[in-house]
Amino acid sequence: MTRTARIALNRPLRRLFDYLIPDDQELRNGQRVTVPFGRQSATGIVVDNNSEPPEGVTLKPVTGALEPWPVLPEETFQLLNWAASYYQHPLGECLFMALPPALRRGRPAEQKRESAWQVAGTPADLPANAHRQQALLDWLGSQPTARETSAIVKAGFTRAQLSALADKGLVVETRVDAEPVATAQLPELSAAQQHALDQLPLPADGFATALLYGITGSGKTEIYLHYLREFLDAARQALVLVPEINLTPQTVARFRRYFGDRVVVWHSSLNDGERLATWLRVRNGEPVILIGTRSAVLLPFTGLQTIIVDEEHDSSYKQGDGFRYSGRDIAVYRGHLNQCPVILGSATPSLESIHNSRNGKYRLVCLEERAGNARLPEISLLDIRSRPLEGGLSRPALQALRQCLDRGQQALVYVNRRGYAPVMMCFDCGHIEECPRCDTRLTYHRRDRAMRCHHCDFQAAASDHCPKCQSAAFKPVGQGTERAEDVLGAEFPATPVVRVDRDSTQRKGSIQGILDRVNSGQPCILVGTQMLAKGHDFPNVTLVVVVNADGGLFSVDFRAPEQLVQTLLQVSGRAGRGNLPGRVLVQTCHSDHPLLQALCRGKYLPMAERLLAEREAGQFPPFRAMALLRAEADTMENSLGFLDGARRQLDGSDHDIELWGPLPAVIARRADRFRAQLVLLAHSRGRLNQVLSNLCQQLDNQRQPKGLRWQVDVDPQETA
DNA sequence: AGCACGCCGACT
DNA sequence: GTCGGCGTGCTC
Repeated sequence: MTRTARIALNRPLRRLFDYLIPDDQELRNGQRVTVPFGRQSATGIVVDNNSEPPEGVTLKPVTGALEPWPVLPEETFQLLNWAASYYQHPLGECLFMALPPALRRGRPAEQKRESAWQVAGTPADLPANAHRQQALLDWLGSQPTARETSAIVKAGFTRAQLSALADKGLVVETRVDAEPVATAQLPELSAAQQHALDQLPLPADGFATALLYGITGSGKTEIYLHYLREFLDAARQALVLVPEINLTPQTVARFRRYFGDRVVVWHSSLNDGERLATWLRVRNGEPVILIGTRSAVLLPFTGLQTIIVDEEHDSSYKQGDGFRYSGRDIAVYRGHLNQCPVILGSATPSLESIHNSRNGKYRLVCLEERAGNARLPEISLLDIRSRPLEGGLSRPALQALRQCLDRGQQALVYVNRRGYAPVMMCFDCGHIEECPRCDTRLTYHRRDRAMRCHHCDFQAAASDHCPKCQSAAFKPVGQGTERAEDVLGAEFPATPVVRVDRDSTQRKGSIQGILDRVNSGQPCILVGTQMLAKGHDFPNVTLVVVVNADGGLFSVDFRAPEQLVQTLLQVSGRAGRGNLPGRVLVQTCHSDHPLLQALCRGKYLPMAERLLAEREAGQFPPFRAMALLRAEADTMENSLGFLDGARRQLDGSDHDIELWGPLPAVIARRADRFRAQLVLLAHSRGRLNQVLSNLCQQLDNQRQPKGLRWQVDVDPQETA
């Protein structure tokens, strides 16, 4: 009886390969195997250990299993299978995405645990000429604990000296166990926080999703901490997803204070060794509380009891290249598979989640009171039409800043663009500096006298004169963080102005040092982009100035209004978090715009309801399922031609599917590639999925013009 | 994705 | 006469 197995490989192929199973081999789904592939050998994952052999193909046998147990446990395996079909991504790539790099490359699933050494009890008896060995022995003896080999080498000894001592039995190998961290008492919850906590679903209830709507500064993290303390079993695992920007040492330290070394982290800057070590701890079922970014949702938990998604609206949960999945949505499906509760927290929940709380899929838990003495700041609009501006700041805004600083408090100025100015323009000939490779303007970066494209890596030296007509009337137009920093520095020479954006934090190391300085409490002005808006706690900031709120008001993207409101409320939420009341000034040219008017009332849910009503009127998500077929090529003709072909294949195939386009992307040319897209909308998610699946199969089998790349984006974040 | 096989220009 | 450009085709 010959048995065959279906194997997924880490290749961008929407297909699987069949192999014979040797008689003496037992294979389980989710297990890693080595297989011959073409004339090379590859690492694969068993997807079906009892498959029907295909006809007319001579099968090769599996070379062997890499380990006798499945690297992907049952639920993780199911989760990835679901995700691959939901997002139309090749299964092999999805499965391998859940492995640390070492295991993807076929390395053994074990941690090379580094040996540590300490002096043996036996009295030292060394030859008189073994000076270095004696020195090493003395050094080790002087250390408080056993030391790792790497630390010994770093201290100036060699491996040879160490092994000589080991051979003589003068040093012994031990393991260094992590020192248990003393766990502190949790601070008491307020009545409002306690009330919210009481409404959250418990692990004992199985799968349930709660939307924890807690206004900025209401203390959601404390609720998470209490929830885990009260309801997470000592032997089970918890997953806490956070946006990349919120995974600061401070956040982790806060969890460690109460849960000690149960807390482990997962984020993009771990190295391969750390990745493997953490991955193995999770796979071994260690009772960790894992704090991680998006990809942590794919880790091989075996005892998951609780999932928390903090800032669930954050767009960084659905980003990245290749496998475009929503960490939040996968987390919810994972809760369903694991039969455990999922808590989605936000001060500005996504319209999707609000919709799900209205239709009963999620339980809405509200926390509309700030923790401690803090109150929500008062938001007011400042119409800047025909007002004189000083580097984008109006007189009343500067006045408010001065008053704030005079009171010894701190202020935050939010500018939505980095650099000095988003455009350089000649006031004689009208020339505007553009990127030679993209349909974009170059941003002027004054600090390093550079013109940069924010959409590709193009960069050129800035010049004082118009490159077209040599006129000296070549000037920056519009506001960037650098310019705001300069203007505020000149206006308030006695006050430190701290700029926080991608450029300033890259140069000065982490954002944390900057923030620590701010939180030492002296009066200062923070100038920054989105980075400042998210999740930080600045107790002394009492004034927030939004330099220009109008960017998202008239965008073509259907999510733009939602994102505008979320960003403005999040940045407003930085004011008045301590004992002092806060105030927010929003500069705009459209103070009569209903969205901004509503913002001033400060209530998110009514605004979200209105935006949802607009989505419903236009039958946008979440009222229909949406997917995008994107294409990019060396010419726009090729991109549009490909999408036209796709559209012809789809037309009339299903009455529920509505097609828009194909249309060139808003930034049609990017890094000399021409981009376009076709929008698909359907009332039935199932039908859409079916249609997409068929389409991908057909497109895979057609040959496309040279240089054409295409991808499907299910539940796209932006349609621009 | 790899990695082959395969058919046309500048070199020992 | 060969080395090598990357175009297309296949991998159970």
